[in-house]
Amino acid sequence: MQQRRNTHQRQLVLEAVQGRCDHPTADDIYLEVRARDQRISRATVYRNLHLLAEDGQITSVRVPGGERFDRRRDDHTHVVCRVCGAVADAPLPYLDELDEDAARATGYEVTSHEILFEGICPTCQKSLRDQASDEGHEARGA
Amino acid sequence: MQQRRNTHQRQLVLEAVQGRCDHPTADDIYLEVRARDQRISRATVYRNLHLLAEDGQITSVRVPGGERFDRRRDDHTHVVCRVCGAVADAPLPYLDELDEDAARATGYEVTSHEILFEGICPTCQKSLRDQASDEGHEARGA
DNA sequence: TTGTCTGCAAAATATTTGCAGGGAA
DNA sequence: TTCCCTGCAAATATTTTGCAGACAA
Repeated sequence: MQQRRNTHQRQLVLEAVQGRCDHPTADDIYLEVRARDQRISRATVYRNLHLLAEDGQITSVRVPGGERFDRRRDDHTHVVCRVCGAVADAPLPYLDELDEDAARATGYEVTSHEILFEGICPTCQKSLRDQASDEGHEARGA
Repeated sequence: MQQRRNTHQRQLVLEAVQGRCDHPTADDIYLEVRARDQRISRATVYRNLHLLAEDGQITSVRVPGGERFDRRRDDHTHVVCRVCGAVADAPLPYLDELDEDAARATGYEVTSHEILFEGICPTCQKSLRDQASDEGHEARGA
């Protein structure tokens, strides 16, 4: 890890990520930090998010639509809702043997993997059910 | 699948993706198609890539740095090189049971997953070795 | 004829960078 | 004092969208 200075801004960014259990975007964090200190710029938030991720103090999660951040530091997987984009942790064990299999199959030197599940979150499941039932009423009414 | 018209442009985009075994970006395809027909616009290429992916004629692969496209249509995983960004297929079997595990653990209705391995491709492994040995020479020389 | 598709240009996003001054160590 | 870090603004990079005309069916 490179020489890092412990700045007020970096501290705020770290606290903002650690304070959330959803998986915020860089901009979510910017807004949060911004509410605490009006003078912090977007560039600083982006820079610090990446520095913190590089140092392993937070984790960067790549999902369709962009990058999210995670206060958890242990290896785990994620599920993303294909309706609303919500991201949740999926506490499955890390499968070391997959890395070996992939290395054997590709010739790459494999250091890690990420598993991203896609599906529909409980909230959207409910909305879809309600919507379907509304449409049912309309169809019968019309 | 929605009503689709079989346009010249769409055909060119499809052929461009199918003609490559690396995993091109949207812009790679644009350049390729462009070489065959000077009048095709970027917007058309982007639109068609997404339509083709939606229809399942090609696959969209999300990796750090953006979206890539894949001529393969079957479920499989990918490895991305963290040095040069090259993407390769990792022919591992699809693990259905993971989806069930994730659904149980999260309450999401899980429809699929994607596994992305990270590592270093054979070419970059070699470059790094050569570079290391060069530095060794310099160090000894200096 | 109908309605999808296209090219163009502008717009919308998302993220990064140059730079001069500021502040942690 | 050193040099990493910051805010600002401009620059990038990537993808999307409005629109009028083109063309497949």
